[in-house]
Amino acid sequence: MQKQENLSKNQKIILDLIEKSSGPLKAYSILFNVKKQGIKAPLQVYRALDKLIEIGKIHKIESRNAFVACKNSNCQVSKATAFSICENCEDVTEVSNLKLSKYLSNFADKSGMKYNKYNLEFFGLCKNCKK
Amino acid sequence: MQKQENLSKNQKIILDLIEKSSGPLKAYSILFNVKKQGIKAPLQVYRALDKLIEIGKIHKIESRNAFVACKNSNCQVSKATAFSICENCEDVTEVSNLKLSKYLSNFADKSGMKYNKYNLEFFGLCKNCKK
DNA sequence: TTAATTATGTTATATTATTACACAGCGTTA
DNA sequence: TAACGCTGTGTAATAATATAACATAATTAA
Repeated sequence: MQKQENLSKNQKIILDLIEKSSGPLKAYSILFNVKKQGIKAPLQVYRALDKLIEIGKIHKIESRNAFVACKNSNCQVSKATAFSICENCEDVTEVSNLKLSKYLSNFADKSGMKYNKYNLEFFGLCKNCKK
Repeated sequence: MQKQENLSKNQKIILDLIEKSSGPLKAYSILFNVKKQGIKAPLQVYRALDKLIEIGKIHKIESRNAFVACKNSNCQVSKATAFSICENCEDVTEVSNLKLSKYLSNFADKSGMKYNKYNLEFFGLCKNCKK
């Protein structure tokens, strides 16, 4: 576990929950699970999520509207993210492949666009569900 | 086998609207724009969108909950999609780069997962907004 | 021609996310 | 020391996105 001294109370509660989860969590499921800790409203959850995303502690799985803890211990911000998502069991794994991230970070096409961020989601069947 | 070349009435109306749009459209904005053509309920829109996505005529921009027409004339299904998104003007361009798509389609990591689909979203500033 | 499939229409509701407003704590600075 | 900016909190209300459930019609396949 990384240090979290700089996080606020709500941010800590929510990060802790996400880090302990075995899979992606949805915002309202997070809300349900932290009610006993005094967090009562969606906005309290979304504010903490926004901050945690901003500092790279968690990522949003866009295609699922769900949130996972960052597994790259050195990930400070979410500027280059890649995930593999099992379409059967909905398990999500963060892909950390140096070649891939270098390839994508350096990618440029003819559009003249300057990229500063990307998000990649692979879909398929995980080892277990393939059987 | 199935011809399926023929789209239904609602599907045609909605595809037509999306194809004529200069940028991504959101579901409820689509709904608003097709009310005069007799489509009255969200579900009618979402059903048409689902079908159009399935056959590769449109794509969903996951990070924006918005829909764009497919610009790859040969794109039959949405199994390998890449977009560049301007964070200022929200313009979206479909990236069609053979090297990139080959690289990603053949990508495999140690997870043992078999990928059959991916979606990549690049973020940055487009040529105009960069100035 | 019947059965299966696909699409439609409609109402209601579920799920995801934000706006708006009030206030509290904390470090800076002037 | 208070005035300020900044970040975070609490709360209510509501907006935006998406699906469930049910009934019916149109199209396709055997």
